[in-house]
Amino acid sequence: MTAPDPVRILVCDDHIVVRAGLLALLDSAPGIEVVGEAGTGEEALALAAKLTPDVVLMDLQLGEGIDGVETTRRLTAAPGTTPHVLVLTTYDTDADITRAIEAGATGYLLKAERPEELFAAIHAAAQGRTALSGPVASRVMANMRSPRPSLTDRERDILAQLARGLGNREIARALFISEATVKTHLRRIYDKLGVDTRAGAVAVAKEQRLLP
Amino acid sequence: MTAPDPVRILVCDDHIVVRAGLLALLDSAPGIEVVGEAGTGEEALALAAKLTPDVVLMDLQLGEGIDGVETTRRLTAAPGTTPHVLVLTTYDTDADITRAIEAGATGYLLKAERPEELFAAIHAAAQGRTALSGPVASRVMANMRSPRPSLTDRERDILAQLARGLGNREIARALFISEATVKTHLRRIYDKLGVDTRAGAVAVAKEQRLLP
DNA sequence: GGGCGGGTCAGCCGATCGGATGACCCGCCC
DNA sequence: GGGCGGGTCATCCGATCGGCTGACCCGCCC
Repeated sequence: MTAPDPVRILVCDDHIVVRAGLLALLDSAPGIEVVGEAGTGEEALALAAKLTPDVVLMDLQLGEGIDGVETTRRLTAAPGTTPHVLVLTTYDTDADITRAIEAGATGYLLKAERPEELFAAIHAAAQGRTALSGPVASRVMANMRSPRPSLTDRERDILAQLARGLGNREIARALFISEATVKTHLRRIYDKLGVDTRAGAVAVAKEQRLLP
Repeated sequence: MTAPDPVRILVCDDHIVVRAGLLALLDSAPGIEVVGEAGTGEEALALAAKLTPDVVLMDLQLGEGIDGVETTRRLTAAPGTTPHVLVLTTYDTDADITRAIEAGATGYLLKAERPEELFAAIHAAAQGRTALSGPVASRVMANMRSPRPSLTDRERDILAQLARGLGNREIARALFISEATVKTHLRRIYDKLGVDTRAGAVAVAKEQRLLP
């Protein structure tokens, strides 16, 4: 019998140890071939264009340069045949998951995942099928049941200044708006995040990775 | 010529991918033998007692159970022959480094480190010599030049309540102290963190991983 | 052409915060 | 036995915040 073509993988992670781990794990997996590895988003884009992998295993946190989300966006938005991006990262934060999916990721796995799950997810991703880690899937479902209101761009602007410890007047000046407007935005931010103080808002924002 | 005894390693990391990566990397390294792997701090303690490794490669972030710092503390505080703990983690935050060293870690490496550095650090650790990643060493030096005042236990208590968005009166009640005392602590926290608002304090605290 | 989400602005007011200053107690170490 | 760090408490006051209510504009979509 003829073996089917293996799934061709490009690995993108800034940690050498993790890349080595993936290479070691995937080498032993049937029907999977690692064709390249990248340590930055820029490298991944260049290699993907040259190697045309079926699937890109992508970490969201990439030390320097563009991050995993942006890399994913560019990979999936490129003209011609685009790879399926399977996000493999450490955190199962709502904001991260949402941003990755919006950027065009086909799946979202956690690094703590068992190897068999990883292999299955890769094969699923190769066919364009969605694959989510257990905890991630749960979180997505929970979000659909009680949708977390997402902050608007402007609200994130306010939040960013807030996290710098600025007062309302200072935030107003920094963003060229009136203090009244700042307070209005803050009110809505409090509502959305379920808090009622600035300190609480910053805590939740950092927790949910809503800030750079 | 007789080969020297290899350095016996115990790997502790909650991410299977990372453990696989370390195993793969270390397998190819001369004079290093991985004798066991653990996914939690509890496992690491049990295995270390049984296997008496020369060096424990320890991640600081360990999903469930006790964290890497506490595991390190118990490993190095145990009676009898204790392994040298070499921390291998993702972040080079001041607080993490300090806590790890205080807990008895022999070295502190980043996962992005090159394999040769890793090997060298392991051999150094086996002999009880300190090994630090470049960025970590720089940070330690910088801290010695301009020492970052560390928060006291009580100040961390206050900070934790602050991050919950509590007001001074609520913090006072939560900790069974007077509001005046809360304000005194806050004042010192602001001074130490270099901020002058509660929102700023929470932001810095989260940034520096001073809070759980 | 009306509804709606997002952004902007206003005034009012009580509650809270942040700044400054000074004080007491306790455990520890030289 | 004195100094010192850490924790506790107090008073005073101006500045700021948070809650409330209401409003206008614009772009978009049905």
